[in-house]
Amino acid sequence: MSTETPTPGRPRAFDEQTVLDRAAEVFWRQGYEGASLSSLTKAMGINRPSLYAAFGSKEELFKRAFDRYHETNLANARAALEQPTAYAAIEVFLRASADNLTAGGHPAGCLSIQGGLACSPENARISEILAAGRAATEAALEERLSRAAKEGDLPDGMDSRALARFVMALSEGHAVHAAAGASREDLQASVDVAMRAVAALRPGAGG
Amino acid sequence: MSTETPTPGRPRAFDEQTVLDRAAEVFWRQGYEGASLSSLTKAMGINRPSLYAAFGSKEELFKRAFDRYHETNLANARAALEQPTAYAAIEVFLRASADNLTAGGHPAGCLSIQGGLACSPENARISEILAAGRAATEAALEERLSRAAKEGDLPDGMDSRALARFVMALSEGHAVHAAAGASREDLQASVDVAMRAVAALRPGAGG
DNA sequence: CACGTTCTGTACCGAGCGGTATAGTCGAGG
DNA sequence: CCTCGACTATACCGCTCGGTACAGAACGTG
Repeated sequence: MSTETPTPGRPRAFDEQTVLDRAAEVFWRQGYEGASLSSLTKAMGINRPSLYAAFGSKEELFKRAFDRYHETNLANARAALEQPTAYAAIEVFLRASADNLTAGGHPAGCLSIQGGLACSPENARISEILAAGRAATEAALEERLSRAAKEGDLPDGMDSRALARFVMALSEGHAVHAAAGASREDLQASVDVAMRAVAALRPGAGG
Repeated sequence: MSTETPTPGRPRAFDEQTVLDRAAEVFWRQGYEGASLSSLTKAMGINRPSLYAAFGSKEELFKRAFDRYHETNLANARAALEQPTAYAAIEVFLRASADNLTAGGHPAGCLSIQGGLACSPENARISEILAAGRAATEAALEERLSRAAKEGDLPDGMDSRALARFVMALSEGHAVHAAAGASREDLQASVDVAMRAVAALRPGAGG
């Protein structure tokens, strides 16, 4: 990142990253199709032509905003997975996820799901982009658990892909709950149950 | 239900339940806000004024369609829960759910989630209606598991509300996966993992 | 301080939205 | 068989949608 690009002409009155975060919040709260240009520009604090000059279209704006959101989320997930055992990695992943889903400073739940699970045919790309983001997170999980399997840190015959899918699905379900108003404690209690159950998957346990 | 209501005037050219099912499919595939009146009437095979005469508004149409969908789903869930043990009830619930989420004859996934997790403020009621539907299913689960707890069919100290939330969240996550194209086998493999883990919650096990 | 360039703000575009007025159609009762 | 009443079909309503033309404002450069 160069600190100072020599731009001719009038400089921008807004910070691109800042307005992208504001846009992400609107998409998050209202979904892609529920987020009108008016509500977006209002929340971003810029006018329509500025938005189009900077981002090109509503869809491109969404992609940019989601990319930013997703990179952060994926980094958080990878960080959570840096635990010495598969059990600990799963627990930290689920607990951090539950915290994030109900944290202040942004809407409840998860943009990857609220953004637009189902869209009209002309916006089908949006659903695909979100699905690809979720798949990337699941792939990171699987990678970690696959390593655990090689290290003997999972029971023999354990399908690490299926285990990753199980953990990811639980986290997505928590996102659905969070979007409907579930509290941090609600979700953590569900994680308690999950971990009590997942303990059976430790290599030592009689799984 | 009276079999024959003596209606004066011209009789309807469509069956109400049939067109409600068609409408549900469109909402399911495209979400409430992504489902336009044009796509709805086209799929339902009726004209706009017929739709409005019969159902009043797009929102009322959605409520009627969703009620029908939800009643069936809830009945299926209750039937699945009629198993002698909590473990079996959870397994049948999750397996039937995974089957339904990927069954032919209707869109993949679950209307309760795809219909509109996040909507624009003027359609916020839609999200609430869907959330209430999901909560009803979770309540049925909890009721069954709470009974199991009383029967000594769950480990002491097991929080049946949290367990119900855990099972429901997993099922919702499977719905998200199904909406993105996961296969029946993908979901059943996740259920395999879940059941292997949940076995630890059997009263006999050292949970 | 005039210039070229880029941004900002207003005002607007065609299209599609959810919803409806109106006229014609069809079946039942007198 | 005629009339009444609810249904169907066309054509339309005001409104908001995503997107843009254009004029003015603000910066770096000569």
